[in-house]
Amino acid sequence: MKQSMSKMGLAKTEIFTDQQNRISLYAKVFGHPARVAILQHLFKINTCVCGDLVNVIKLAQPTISQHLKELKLLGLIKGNVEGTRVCYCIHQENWTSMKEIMFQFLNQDRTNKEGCF
Amino acid sequence: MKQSMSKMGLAKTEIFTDQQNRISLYAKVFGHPARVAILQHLFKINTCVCGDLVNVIKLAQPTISQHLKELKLLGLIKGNVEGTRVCYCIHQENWTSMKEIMFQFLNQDRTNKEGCF
DNA sequence: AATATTAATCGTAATATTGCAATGAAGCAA
DNA sequence: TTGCTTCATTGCAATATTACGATTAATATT
Repeated sequence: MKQSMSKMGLAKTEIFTDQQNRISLYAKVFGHPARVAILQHLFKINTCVCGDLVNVIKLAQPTISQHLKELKLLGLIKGNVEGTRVCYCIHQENWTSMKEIMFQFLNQDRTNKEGCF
Repeated sequence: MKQSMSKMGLAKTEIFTDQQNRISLYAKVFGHPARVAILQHLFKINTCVCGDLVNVIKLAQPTISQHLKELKLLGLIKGNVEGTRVCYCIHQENWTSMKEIMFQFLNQDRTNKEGCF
């Protein structure tokens, strides 16, 4: 039987739990070194930076802007317009709730420590 | 000036630190709900499972096999051939070292709690 | 040997991601 | 106003990812 031929190349999120999908969504946004670097820089330079990220990270301005958009979409950062500049910073509350979800996943442990070999 | 026109669509890993690239590689593998589900099942059913994953997760056998391959490539799981079956389980040591790297990233905190707004 | 079972691999289709040049929008400065 | 700065958006090119049917390889079973 043929596949539905409409959603190829797309993750079948409907067959997974909300928790599994949430974990993978957070993980996915961390799945690019530029976004990791952006977040690390925002943690380091607490006071919100923006155009600076383009200087710190050697990627073109539209590329940085796009990564920032994805981080904002997931709620991990906030952006504040200040004149012609936009000042970004970590969204502390959302970062904390994200951590809880990820920790629960990463801290899983096997009840029986016997491996398969 | 034009881009090099050879590596379009590829992450520019060379401009990031090893740590940033490592974090993103681990995150990327968690960036699909099927792999999250596989890992959760391996933690739950300690004794290695394999073809069972195809029944538990509603994806075709080649798809599961492909996801297992990626998890194995990163060293997060081990596969043991037992006759016609292959028995998978969590690679405890590597899982632990992965956790350390991810925890360091997720546990970052701002020195100054003042947000940008 | 012949068949069945299990899982990996190959090939392919469709969508997603990455990156940037060009452009647009909004505020500031002269 | 005219320009300048800063950032977002658009459009596009190239690669990556996801999923599965078909096939292959290896071992069991009969």
